[in-house]
Amino acid sequence: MVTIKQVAKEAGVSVATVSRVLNNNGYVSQEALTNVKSVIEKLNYKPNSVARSLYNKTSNMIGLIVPDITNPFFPELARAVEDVAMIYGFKVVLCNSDQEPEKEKKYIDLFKQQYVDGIIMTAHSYESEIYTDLNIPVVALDRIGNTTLPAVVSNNYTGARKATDLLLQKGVENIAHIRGPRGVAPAEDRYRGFIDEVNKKNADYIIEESSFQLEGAEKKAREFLRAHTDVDGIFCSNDVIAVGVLKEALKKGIKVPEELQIIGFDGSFFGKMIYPELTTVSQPIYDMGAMATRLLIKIIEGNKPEKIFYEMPTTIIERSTTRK
Amino acid sequence: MVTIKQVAKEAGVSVATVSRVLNNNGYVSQEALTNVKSVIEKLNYKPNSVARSLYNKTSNMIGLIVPDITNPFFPELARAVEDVAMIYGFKVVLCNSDQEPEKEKKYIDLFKQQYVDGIIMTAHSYESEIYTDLNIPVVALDRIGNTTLPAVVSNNYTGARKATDLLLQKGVENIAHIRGPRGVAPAEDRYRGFIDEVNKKNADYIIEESSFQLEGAEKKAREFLRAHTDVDGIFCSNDVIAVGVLKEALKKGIKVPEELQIIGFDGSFFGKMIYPELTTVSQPIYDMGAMATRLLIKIIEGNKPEKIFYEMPTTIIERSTTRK
DNA sequence: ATGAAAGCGCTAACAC
DNA sequence: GTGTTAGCGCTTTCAT
Repeated sequence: MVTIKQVAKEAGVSVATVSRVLNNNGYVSQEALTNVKSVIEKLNYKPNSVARSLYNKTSNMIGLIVPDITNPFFPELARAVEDVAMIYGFKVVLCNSDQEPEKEKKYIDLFKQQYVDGIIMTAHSYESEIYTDLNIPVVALDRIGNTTLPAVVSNNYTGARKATDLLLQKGVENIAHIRGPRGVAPAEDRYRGFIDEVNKKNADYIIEESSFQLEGAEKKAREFLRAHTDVDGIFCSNDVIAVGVLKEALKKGIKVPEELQIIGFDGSFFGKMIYPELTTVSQPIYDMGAMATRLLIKIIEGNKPEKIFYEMPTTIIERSTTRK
Repeated sequence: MVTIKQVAKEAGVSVATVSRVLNNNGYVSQEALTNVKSVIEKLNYKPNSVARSLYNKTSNMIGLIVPDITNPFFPELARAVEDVAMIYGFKVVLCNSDQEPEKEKKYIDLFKQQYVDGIIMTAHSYESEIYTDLNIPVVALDRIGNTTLPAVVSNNYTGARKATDLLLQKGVENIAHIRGPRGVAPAEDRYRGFIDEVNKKNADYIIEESSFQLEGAEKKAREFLRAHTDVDGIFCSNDVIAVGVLKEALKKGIKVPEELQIIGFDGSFFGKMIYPELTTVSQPIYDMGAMATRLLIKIIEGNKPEKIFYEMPTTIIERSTTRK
């Protein structure tokens, strides 16, 4: 690897001058400038970012932690984060915590040691202390705990109410909600939304709980449909669960949406790749990722953001698992 | 951040001694050892890995580049890589190249500058030179070009022949293959497998080409089904395409598998979450990721691997998009 | 068994 | 304008 020293030598100047042209600050004569630049070109010199980090304590990297990379929601979010980060000259390193607080902590340590400039957490477990004495800007995305961290979420509560209302409007008589895991903020908010709406309408209901992951959801769906044959409308806490329910329903010969109406939550591409296409509460996934990234970068760059908490609107996408 | 100096001071020893206990090499007296250890504990000292990297030129990190994080195949692969890497004490940083050679190069530069210990490439574009003068161990996974890099792939060619054969066995009379993008190795191999098998059987066939991604696949499926109403069996180059075809077929009221049989390739979870469940050529995704990681680590640690090229077996999983 | 000191590649204060 | 040099936090040789 070619170093700044070699460039300096080849160009007949000192390392300081080379450093100046690299960071273009300080005084450099026109000729030194062009000279050094051509040497850099010639030797294909790239400044060593580890050395830079050691001195600067920054890295131009953003750390992104997701809880489950196999849930389509998160890759879509990650794409947005990457896009925006890249525009501002940041690289993003993506880590998968697998919902294990252990791994989450491990990656946070990694980030800290790598001097990442900021962290976006879409992960599971939140013990505020971990973040507050971190001394690195952190933005929470989607899953926020009871922290005071800057955060970007969608309006889970309202979305859930709308979904529940829709089902009821469409003539569902025995409604159910398959909620997500306890302690996961969006799952809780959606649950509350469901409950409030159903109570307002004085409707009876059934609650079941499922993981947000494929296998868990599929299994739970199977059990649920076996146990509750009279349910004719289900609001699922995310698209993964909804897809699982849909599949199991079709497998059992239940007609969707004639006999059973299903609505999911997320609006990930998943719901569009199946038949019938899934009716769902759509979150502005890309915007959420983009917003969180811009917010983070703003904080990194020392600007005070006007707002520290963004709640993005959800919209119902009526596709084919609910009646016309 | 607490540094080695502070630890040394607090423990009343020199930094050299602290360093020795950290790396447990060199002579350290029992009492110095326990003393330093307790101070480390007390101050919650974590060695700065950037500084370490600068000296050691290693980082205990493995870089993983995937071409498309929204294709379920790659997250599944990534999971395996992470699992195995973690066992051996490596962290993995995952980067999404979006199939853009530009980004790929960018991330490789990043890796190089971060002193990653090794790289796993499942990405798209291969210009050998990039890798050969990289001076970092690289293993190609799934998508190999015409390189001499150590590689782990599945037997795409044989898998494709088996898939084609199955379709023909099941009574398909007008067979088609929707191949993946040109220049992508697995797509090419699967294409060759299809062609050879179909020629061997003297069957007529239709070839169409699609991207490996959702939107592209869905659109292509729609066009294809409109244009070729007589086709009664399709071998799709990956599961994403197959899912797209299935969905469009159902949407048009085509009965699967009665009127149209479909077989995919990959064996990602995608195919199990739909109804009817997808018949597919299953790759040992987890094993592939695990194998590639072990191979890479072996090379990193300076051991000569017995083999440098692994071709993993594929198996047909007959589910419900082909006849019984 | 332990410490002093050089050096990994870079930046920035300070001198000229 | 440009060069010298200290120092970022760590590891390792070389003395002792």
